[in-house]
Amino acid sequence: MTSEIKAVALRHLETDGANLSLRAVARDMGMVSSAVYRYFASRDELLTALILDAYNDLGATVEAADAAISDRADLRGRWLAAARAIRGWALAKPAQYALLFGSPVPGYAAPQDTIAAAARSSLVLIQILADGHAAGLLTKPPADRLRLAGPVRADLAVVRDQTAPDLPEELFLLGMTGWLELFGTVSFELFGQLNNVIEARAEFFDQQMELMADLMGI
Amino acid sequence: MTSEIKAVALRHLETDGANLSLRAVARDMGMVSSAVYRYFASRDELLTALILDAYNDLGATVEAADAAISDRADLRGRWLAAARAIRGWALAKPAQYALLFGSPVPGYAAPQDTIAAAARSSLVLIQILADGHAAGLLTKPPADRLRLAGPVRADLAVVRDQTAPDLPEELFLLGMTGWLELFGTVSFELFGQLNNVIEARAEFFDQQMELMADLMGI
DNA sequence: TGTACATCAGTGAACGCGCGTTCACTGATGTAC
DNA sequence: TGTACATCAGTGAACGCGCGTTCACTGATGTAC
Repeated sequence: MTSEIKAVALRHLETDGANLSLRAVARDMGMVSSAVYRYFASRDELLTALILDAYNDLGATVEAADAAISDRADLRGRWLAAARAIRGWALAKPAQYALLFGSPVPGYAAPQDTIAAAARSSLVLIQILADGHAAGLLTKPPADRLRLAGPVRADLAVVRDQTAPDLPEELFLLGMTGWLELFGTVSFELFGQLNNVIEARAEFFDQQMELMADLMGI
Repeated sequence: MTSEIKAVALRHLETDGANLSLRAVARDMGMVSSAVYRYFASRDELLTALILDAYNDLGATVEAADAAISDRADLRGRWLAAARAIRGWALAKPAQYALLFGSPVPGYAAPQDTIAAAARSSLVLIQILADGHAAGLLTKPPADRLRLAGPVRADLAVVRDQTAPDLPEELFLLGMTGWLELFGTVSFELFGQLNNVIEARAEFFDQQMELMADLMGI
């Protein structure tokens, strides 16, 4: 069964880092290595499947965390829930996180299929901002504070048109700031950059996310 | 010569990603693989040397960028110069960047020696904030806006005592925010997360760094 | 109810390759007397 | 000035290992008539 192979492969990523070995996976399943080729045409195809699964797993986790906040007008609560869900997912599944957000796997090129899945989790934040904007809940409207460079505005407008047509570009910029800071923090924690610096990891993360909520005006 | 080996190893990291092969390095130098052992006791020792060099190279680059701003009271200019230097270094030496800030190399544990070198570049930002604080140049003093959680304050106080004793913890928190956002942005760009989203990379980066300058009050 | 055949999951051997590390060695260069 | 010796960079073969992928195959299960 292909899903069992993926499960074993994930366990291997967990322990061996990004070096996924088809033979090791087969060995762990009590199979001969060539048997795996009945389910995946190559190692790269297995990797792609794992990446897709990981993106969707992360996306579903973030969506569930957001959905669990019953007061939909509690933008900050929804943002904090989503952010904590991302960090929790990353800590629980560090290999998957590294697969998605760490250094690219040597010799592997992600196919187009992964793009939609990759965007899934970020749509949660966009929806939070869109809800807040539509309901007039955003404090300090950002348009006044920001002078957006033309090319940046154009890039953000493209994303905007595909996702939340009513949201001003300025809010997309602030949303990206929060998003980038979130992943910067999680990556630093997971990849060891916070070692010997920050011990109170969860509290530090919350503090950063509160600050980002302030910045986004939610 | 050990420095030539390191140079060749870097070229290999550049093309093959994190999988550094001692044999391939030797081959490229027209040596037999065992000859490398005269200079490095093991592959891990070579990796450690590369990591140390990379941290110091990055640190020197950032220090030089900051030092090039003659008006030392131009905090924002110094921050932007340092930030751009980091992004420029990352784009010029993506393999080294991935080595330092990407997924950990499987089976490799960084020794203590790397800690001091790792901190070097961040000291530039701390110095910018310390200069601004000492000269009373910081706008909107952050202490009023932030409620720091106890454990986080304690962690930051430790760093503070080792680096800039007069700087309040709140400024360290904001500095970390900027730092994390910076590396989050660079990592997203380098690791492909901005593909199909942001095309105007340099402008986008500048925009984010300006926003972080606002946040830090410089 | 029983036979013939197709499907299909998995086997086992092999190909050609690369890896880190060890070990005894060669042969050039430098130093001491 | 010439010999004897030590140093040292680099060699080449070998160890034991793992890898992705291919290919002809076995043998159980299901389907058709």
